[in-house]
Amino acid sequence: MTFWLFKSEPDAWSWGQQVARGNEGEEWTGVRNYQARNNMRAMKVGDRGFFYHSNVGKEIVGIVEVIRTSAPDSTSDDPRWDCVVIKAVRPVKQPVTLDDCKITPGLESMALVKNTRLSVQPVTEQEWATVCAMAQTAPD
DNA sequence: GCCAACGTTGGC
DNA sequence: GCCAACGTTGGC
Repeated sequence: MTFWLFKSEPDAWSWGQQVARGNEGEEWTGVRNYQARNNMRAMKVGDRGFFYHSNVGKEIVGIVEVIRTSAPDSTSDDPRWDCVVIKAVRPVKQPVTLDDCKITPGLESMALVKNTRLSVQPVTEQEWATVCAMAQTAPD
């Protein structure tokens, strides 16, 4: 299992909307960046990820699961772009903010901190465990 | 709303 | 294949 982090501006697509989609999940469309796309291509069904609110909140608010591997992005005519489908698993008990991550030992090399503009990021197992503990949420 | 960081595009 | 111009993201 590999861990990831998905960014979304809550004004465009929020955790609440993601939850409302239930087990159907939501196609993670709109990614137009190779690194982010390549990360999605590396995902397997069952992989877990954090759901992060950028701009507004700037915090990790929930845990999601990949339920379909990468396939053509229905919102693009360009065959270069594809995306996975994710569903909400559960909210975190205690949202973990960007500021929290910045000051927490062990998280200083998180992509969220170091590569702020990457919208779909890998998360290491250690980072996953650390953030889950901060979020008072089980890591599985 | 500003702007720094970064990615992409296209002319040469 | 370099690099200037441009566009976008996202923190502040």
